[in-house]
Amino acid sequence: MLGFLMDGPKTGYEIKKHMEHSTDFFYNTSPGSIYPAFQKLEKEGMVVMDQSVEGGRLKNRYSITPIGKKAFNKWMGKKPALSKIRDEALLKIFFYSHFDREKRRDQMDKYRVDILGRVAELKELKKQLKKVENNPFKLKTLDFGIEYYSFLNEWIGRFAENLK
Amino acid sequence: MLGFLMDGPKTGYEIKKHMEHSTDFFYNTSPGSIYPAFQKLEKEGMVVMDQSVEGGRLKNRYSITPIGKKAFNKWMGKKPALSKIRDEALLKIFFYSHFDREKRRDQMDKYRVDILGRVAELKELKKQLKKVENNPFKLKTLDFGIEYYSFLNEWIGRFAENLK
DNA sequence: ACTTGCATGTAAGTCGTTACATGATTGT
DNA sequence: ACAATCATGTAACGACTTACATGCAAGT
Repeated sequence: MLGFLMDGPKTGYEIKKHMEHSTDFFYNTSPGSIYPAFQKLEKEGMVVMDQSVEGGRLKNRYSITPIGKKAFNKWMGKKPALSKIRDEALLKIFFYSHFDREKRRDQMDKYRVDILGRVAELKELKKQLKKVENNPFKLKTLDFGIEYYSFLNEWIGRFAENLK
Repeated sequence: MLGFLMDGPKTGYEIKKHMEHSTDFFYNTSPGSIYPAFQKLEKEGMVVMDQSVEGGRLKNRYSITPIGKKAFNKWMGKKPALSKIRDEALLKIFFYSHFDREKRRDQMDKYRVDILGRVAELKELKKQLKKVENNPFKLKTLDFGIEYYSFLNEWIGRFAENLK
């Protein structure tokens, strides 16, 4: 959230929209997390709220403070932690010896349909984001998503092939 | 946990060890989760406990019941959900325009050291697992881990290269 | 009239970790 | 003697989701 505020003040709703249009496939957060988080950040002096009415709608728009910027920079400077994969499909494959032989192939094929749907979604998202965003890093992460899900599709494809 | 019990009765400690030697890089669970989970599964009739003393040590060993097997099979039959990537490095890259230009390259290089360490770890794990495990699926998931982290290393490598 | 989107928030519950707490056995 | 490993568990906490609750504005 602090990162998003680095690009300028935003309401919780706006942050949610930004996530949906850029970080959705690797990070997204429900409204039930965003609003309480802003309240907590405000208490800690990381953000300040500006309340206004625009077009008859109440907007609680938050800006990052110097304290918030310091916290953001500290977080940015830390080496990223290696993440686990935590893919449900992998866990199922792990137990495939206890799953009906005839169902394995079908399950993988159906899973691949979803993966390819995600790839198409991300390609469309990139096309849309390109129009409004010229920050190369925000597009780079989308590229990663496209390449990762393509890799996953190919791996599962080869795996399903060997299942025959 | 039900999946692990499909290969035979196990104590919580044994499940933990099995996870460390095979699913660690995509699924692992702390003792603080395993023991309460067994108690819950027992209440639900999914598992039964056999208490014994072996070599002066108390062992609460759990077996899967027909009810548990049914639940496991039902879970196995469901199409796996597409998972999010949730990699901290990706989130940092997303905000790289707000991070010191000179620090970016260094951060990525350090991250890659960890990734390559993980690849080496998984290759060693596979070598060890091959000796005791002839279930092809349990080795296949390890292969995925090796290939995924190699892909990640290459992607980050290309990205870091362009950072110059 | 009705639906979708904008906009904010609370409450309950799930999932999982870390820290704490205990104690025996095995290897050096 | 000491450390590592075996072995089981509880308590506190953190992160996050889903469901609930409200209400206005804009488009069809």
